[in-house]
Amino acid sequence: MDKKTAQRSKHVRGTLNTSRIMEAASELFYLNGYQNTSMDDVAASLSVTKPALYYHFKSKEAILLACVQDAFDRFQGLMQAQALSAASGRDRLCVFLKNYLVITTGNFGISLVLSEPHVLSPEGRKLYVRYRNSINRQLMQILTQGISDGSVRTGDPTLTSYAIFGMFNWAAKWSPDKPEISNDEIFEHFMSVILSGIDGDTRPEQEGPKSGAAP
Amino acid sequence: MDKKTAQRSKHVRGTLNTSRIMEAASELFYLNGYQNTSMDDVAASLSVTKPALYYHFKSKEAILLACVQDAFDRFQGLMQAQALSAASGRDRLCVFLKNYLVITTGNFGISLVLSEPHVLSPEGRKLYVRYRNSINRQLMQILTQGISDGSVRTGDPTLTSYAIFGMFNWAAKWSPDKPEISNDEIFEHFMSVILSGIDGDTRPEQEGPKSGAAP
DNA sequence: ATCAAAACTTACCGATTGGTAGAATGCTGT
DNA sequence: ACAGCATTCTACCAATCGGTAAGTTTTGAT
Repeated sequence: MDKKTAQRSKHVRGTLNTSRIMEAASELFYLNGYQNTSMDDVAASLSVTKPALYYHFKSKEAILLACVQDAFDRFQGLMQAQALSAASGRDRLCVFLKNYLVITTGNFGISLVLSEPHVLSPEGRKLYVRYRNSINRQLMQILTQGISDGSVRTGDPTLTSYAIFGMFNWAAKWSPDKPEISNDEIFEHFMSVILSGIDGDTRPEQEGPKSGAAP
Repeated sequence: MDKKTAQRSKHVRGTLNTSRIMEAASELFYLNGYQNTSMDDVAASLSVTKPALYYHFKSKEAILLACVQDAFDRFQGLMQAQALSAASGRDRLCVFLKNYLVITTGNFGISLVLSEPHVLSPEGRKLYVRYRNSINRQLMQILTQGISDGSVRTGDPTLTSYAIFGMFNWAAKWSPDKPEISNDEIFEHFMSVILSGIDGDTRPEQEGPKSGAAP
């Protein structure tokens, strides 16, 4: 019945399939960028040759879009796993951003965040923009709800969403280079900035010892 | 004879020179991305042929780096034009970010912000990273001063600088697609988020007339 | 064992593109 | 007019890369 046939060489712990190709490709995409990663690179990292990839994917772009879709689906899965429709906008924002950070700092997530629409075909771009717009709309809706229920205080939710996405999308870019900074640290700090700001003259009751902030 | 005299932004219509090449190239870079812009594209947009560009620049990368350097120099010029060493960290932060936004949403600035180190040669990457690090250090220093003088309240200035750069660098990316949003709007809104945050439950005593009664 | 489909390889194509050689044209001072 | 340099053009190369054709090996059902 089941034959794992692990008599292959190398660290190949399985047969070639779409998942393994996506993992290898996304790893290279996030290390070197999509355009700087050739199909030969992907193939070599899997110890196969290029046409083997084309047996499983019809194009290089198809691999990228599969990664995008996978990251998007995982994100939606995380969001649905935490049904918080009754919570305040601000609390939903926290959950949303936590999930967003988890996804976008993962390997597949970088494809979802950092793909340049320029490099995609018209159809691919359409799909990509659809995913991004869906996520954008969710954040907008959360912010709008927060404004309604009073848990969020901001002017234009559109500009606010841009500011928030900027912080987190950029984090997806540098976080691979800063493994010493954990996702939890990033999340806590960014949420603090987003929620409380950094102005030192307005002092909310968050008074603490002025201990040297260990620069 | 002239090795560093390239900062004249005169748009002499008619004669080809380094400035006009940089303008045309950066326009295409920010529209289509560096890698998706061929030297033939740049040449065509100037109604010349490719070798004409290579008479003025030794490589495609040299054009990009010239744009980066120009944007950096303009930024430094703006900063020095407003000597605020006596001001509080928070006020210097405002000036810094205003100037940063002006530069990075300009044509040349996009090269300074969005260039991917992958695409650069080792020497080019070194130069690019030096410019970026210089700017990063300035923001870090401003934040640190703000923490010292009490005008800024934040934990790790490094993470805070990442958050801030994320917002603004990302803005450089989408702002060309949203011409209806002015730089002033972006600046005011982002500064509001950075300084005050968006939490509706904590009421900083910034004389806010009660907005949205709490449930 | 047999055979067909699945999975993968070798070898190649065609288009793009950064960059160059060398000829042609323009410009400037004398 | 002419020398001589500056500038731009025509024509081309070499490398890269996405993708394919066609053949070969592996797998699995019968």
